[in-house]
Amino acid sequence: MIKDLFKCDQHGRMPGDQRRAQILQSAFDLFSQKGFSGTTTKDIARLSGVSEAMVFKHFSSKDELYGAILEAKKCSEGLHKYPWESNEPMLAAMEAKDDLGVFYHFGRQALEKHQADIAFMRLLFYSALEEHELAERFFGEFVHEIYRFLGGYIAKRQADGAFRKIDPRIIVRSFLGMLLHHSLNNILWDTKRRILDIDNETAARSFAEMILRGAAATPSTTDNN
Amino acid sequence: MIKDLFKCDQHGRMPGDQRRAQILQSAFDLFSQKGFSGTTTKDIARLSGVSEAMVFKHFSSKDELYGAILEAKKCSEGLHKYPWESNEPMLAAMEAKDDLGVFYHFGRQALEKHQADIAFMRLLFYSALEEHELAERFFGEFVHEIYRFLGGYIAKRQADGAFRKIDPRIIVRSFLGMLLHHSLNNILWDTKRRILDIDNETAARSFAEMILRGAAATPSTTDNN
DNA sequence: ATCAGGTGAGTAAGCACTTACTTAATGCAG
DNA sequence: CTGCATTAAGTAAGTGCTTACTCACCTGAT
Repeated sequence: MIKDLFKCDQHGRMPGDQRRAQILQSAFDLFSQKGFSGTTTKDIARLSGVSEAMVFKHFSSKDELYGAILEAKKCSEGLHKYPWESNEPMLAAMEAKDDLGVFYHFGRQALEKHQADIAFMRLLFYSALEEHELAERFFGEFVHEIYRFLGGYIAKRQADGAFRKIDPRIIVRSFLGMLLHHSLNNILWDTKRRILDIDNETAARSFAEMILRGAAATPSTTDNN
Repeated sequence: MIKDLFKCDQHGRMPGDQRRAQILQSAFDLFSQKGFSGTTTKDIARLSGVSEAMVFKHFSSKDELYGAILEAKKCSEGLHKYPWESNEPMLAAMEAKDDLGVFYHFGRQALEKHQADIAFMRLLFYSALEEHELAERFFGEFVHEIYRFLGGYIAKRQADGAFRKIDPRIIVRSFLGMLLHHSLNNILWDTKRRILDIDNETAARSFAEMILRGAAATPSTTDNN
């Protein structure tokens, strides 16, 4: 019998916090696959390789378990890292007022992140539909900050006369729409890429060009290579 | 006690097919609010004002009830009607090669439809996450047809030299992304319109302008009023 | 009298969650 | 190193309740 396979089905004893983390991971996987009410505590226990009682030794209720996922995810990679943090190319492009570079590197990082964390995206969608607090907090903090940041840059470039004078938030919404809708297609609706199969680099470049021409004041042809 | 309130809680007898339709409507409302596994057959019965047994007299199982919703919705308004059917202004704009008009009227109709049928949109999302067949069929037929139609128009206008020579599907994806993402914000994430509060007319016009400038070959300023 | 519309009171399985208990690692005094 | 108390990791077998679904039985209009 194989032990220590990946993470599940470890029959032996395990330090408390390690098992706790494992249960958390199992719950995350299942909630993101089947939603909150579609997942049973028995499923979570089975995937963790322990009895149901252990789940309730670590988390007092199914609800608390859900809440703990959010905390764990928030403190780990992803959530607290905005698409411009540790995105040197984008920050450099902002410095240089290279608008195409800004949008391209922002979009590229976003698409890459979506693709790398499909389970989290699904969880986010479930929580939005099920009206758990995760969604509200995420969109109230994270998304709001994105609008502030990107919108701020656009406003500055409008002052420079580089962009048309329309509500920057509409430009942000358009651009995020392209990115998120594209990821949604790949994750949810057209996982086989039957309608459109392009890599993240092509997508980010196309969307960046589109939004830039769409929002630019001077009808520049943005002839970068 | 109030009887005959809206549609629910009708205590008296009712013709079979009428009651059936009512149960269907209750199930639709509840599934779209709480998802398939989040809704109980008891809830459905209560909302319909009948006993649970009646639900199973009309539908042999909860699954079949879900399936019947799809059939009913498909045959009724909405699903089989593409955003260009009974959209004379858009068809006229196509005839006149008024690109801005085409995108504007398409977008406007789409946004209006999303807003009018929030419950259906939610159901569609739930079914995409839960991987019921509804989502697959919808996106396989409806969405595919939209790409064909809009993409076809764009290809024709590219031949005219009006649009840049990029994959028309990327333009369609960008445009649908703006529209759907905007609706998603309004329906799911920012129902209070705290980030951006614009009416459908403004949104459709902004998105249409954006996509047109983004995709146009000649950097025209599209000075329509 | 018929029969479609409608029900109360089930059933077996499944649910979140608990209790009473066993097992294995870790000290630490002699 | 032994022997034993302590404690954390773990479970089998429940608890009461809910679930999807059934069945024997009404009821009232034609």
